[in-house]
Amino acid sequence: MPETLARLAVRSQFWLMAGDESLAGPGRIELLRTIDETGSIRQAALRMGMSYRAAWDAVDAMNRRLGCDLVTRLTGGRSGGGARLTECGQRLIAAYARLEQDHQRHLARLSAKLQKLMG
Amino acid sequence: MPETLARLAVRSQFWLMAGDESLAGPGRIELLRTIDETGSIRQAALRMGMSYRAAWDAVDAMNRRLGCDLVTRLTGGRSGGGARLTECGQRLIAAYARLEQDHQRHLARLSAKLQKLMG
DNA sequence: AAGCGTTGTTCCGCAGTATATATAACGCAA
DNA sequence: TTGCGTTATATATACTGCGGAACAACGCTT
Repeated sequence: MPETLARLAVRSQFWLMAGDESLAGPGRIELLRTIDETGSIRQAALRMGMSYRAAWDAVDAMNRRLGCDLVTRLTGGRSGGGARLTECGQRLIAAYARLEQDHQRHLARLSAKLQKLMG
Repeated sequence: MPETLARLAVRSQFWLMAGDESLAGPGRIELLRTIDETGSIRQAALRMGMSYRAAWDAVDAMNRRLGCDLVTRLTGGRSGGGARLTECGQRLIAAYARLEQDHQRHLARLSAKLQKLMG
């Protein structure tokens, strides 16, 4: 007999913008982290369940849109090559993590306010 | 000869959740406002450049997911029928506007922090 | 009784996107 | 020199969401 409203909350995510172009959101940040762990675009794509091309496109777009490379790629060599996060890339994912904490706190406040407003 | 980074900023939007289902985001809120102004789902869809079906689906989903109706629909009659926002719907768009202000302020802080972190 | 414009509902086609496949280039190691 | 696993790139294929068309129902007005 519920004449009660469904429980209300607020969901939100954020994206880093380079100028007016989207640089990275949650997915791309996770991709950067996974590339850092695996040392390979292909392995990162595999682990995240995405196609290699999608991962490569994402990395390429990020490198182009930001002024400096986030990921350096090496072709050939003993292990076939690989990819590594630059110092700039490390800073970006660190900065994102800091912002994410702020964002979570903000979200909790928004949800509380919403419930207060809607009774 | 810019070795400078592209100007960084943060973009974000939020959605109202009913339980674990998405209730409304910016687009659906604007749809509710337009329905309120035009008194018709069809006219609102037309003005917003979306298909009637998309608008109808959105209204139906919102009504089902929240405990109470946001929009009441009338079939037939002199003008063919129409749609009106309930008091519950009015409260929701009002609440969303309040949250949006908070969110904008939050976003400005996030952007400032990002620029500080990335130099 | 007929007309009108809306709500309500189904179905098909299309376009844009993502995925899969294929292939070349690379450079170190054995 | 051959093999390997990766980066890099082009092409073809599959998928999925969305729009548009089509049609019934409704109820007030004339």
